[in-house]
Amino acid sequence: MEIKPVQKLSKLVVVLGPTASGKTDFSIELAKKFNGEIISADSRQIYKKMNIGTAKVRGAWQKDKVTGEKVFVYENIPHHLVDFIDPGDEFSLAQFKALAIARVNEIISHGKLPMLVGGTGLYIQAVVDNLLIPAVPPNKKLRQSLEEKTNQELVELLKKLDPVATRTIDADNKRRLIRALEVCIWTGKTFSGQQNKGESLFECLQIGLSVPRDELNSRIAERAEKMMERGLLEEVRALVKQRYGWNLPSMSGTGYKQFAGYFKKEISLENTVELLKRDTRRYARRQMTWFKRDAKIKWVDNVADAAKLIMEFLN
RNA sequence: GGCCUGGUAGCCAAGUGGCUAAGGCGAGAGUCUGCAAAACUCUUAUCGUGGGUUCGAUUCCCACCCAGGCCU
Repeated sequence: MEIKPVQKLSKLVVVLGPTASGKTDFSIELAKKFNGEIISADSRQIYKKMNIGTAKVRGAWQKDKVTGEKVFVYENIPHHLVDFIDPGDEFSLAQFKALAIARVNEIISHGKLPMLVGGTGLYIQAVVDNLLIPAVPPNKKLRQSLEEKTNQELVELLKKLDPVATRTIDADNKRRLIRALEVCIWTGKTFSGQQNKGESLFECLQIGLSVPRDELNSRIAERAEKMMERGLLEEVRALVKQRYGWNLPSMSGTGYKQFAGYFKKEISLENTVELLKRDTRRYARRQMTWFKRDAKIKWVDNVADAAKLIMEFLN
């Protein structure tokens, strides 16, 4: 029997939680305490020109004294994978995973503690569980032609190519059906058979920042008002002027898509803000649904407890 | 005291003499591997109370209670 040498995995701290839970301040405090650098796991803060609506840290690009590379810095803490994609460009899970892993390794090589911080559950899972994502890039032509079919037709097709996938993908979820078909057609293998996990890349400590639902809701409301005070309307107007369309991934996120009706003169600004609050609440709920599945997450409600966990984890 | 209008889920609200009483909000549960702050699924009412008419009433009639409005 062959005994594999037990390789010590590098340690990665993950801080997650629903939107508006206070992850930003929380993680910065921890980063300061543990000499950490933050890698954002947030599918919206990646975009440039989208600062207020994504609640991006108000940092700035600086040249790193040592490496000479440009880094986004806030409160003296480097924030990676933030503010680097044009809102008109596409970005994907696979790209995120690759970039995030690279950053973790870099940070470790500098002798600092990598901290993956964010609320995009799938992004976090991709890194933590090393999801092996089918290497099938989006195929626009194929997607377009599939788009024309009805959901029923797509389901029928998928039943032939990958009956197992039919069980987990909702028959009404066109986007998912198309992706599954795309993978099947491109690889000639089933989509469901390619959803695997690799061996762990890092030893991870996942800390969840828990906030009671009521409190979270009032924080969400407050935050929406603050965003408006900081000029969210102007930020969105600027994006619209630059011809970023409402159906772009960047523009279809909470904080932006709610303004579509306003700019089409269909609803008032007041109602827009209400929509923003509502959709943010719903989003937070969905995030919690996602996080609940992962029993490895250790939930805390204050920095001291989190620090304790990290201390134990690092020893 | 009289007249009018209305009483449908936690809230707003449609509707019909008879298939399982729209929809929205709120709430809850869930799915999730290259758009994930996205996309999608499910749950949440015997129609104010008591009678009557009818094969059958949430819908028609009567009484009562409640709310709002008007009148004296």
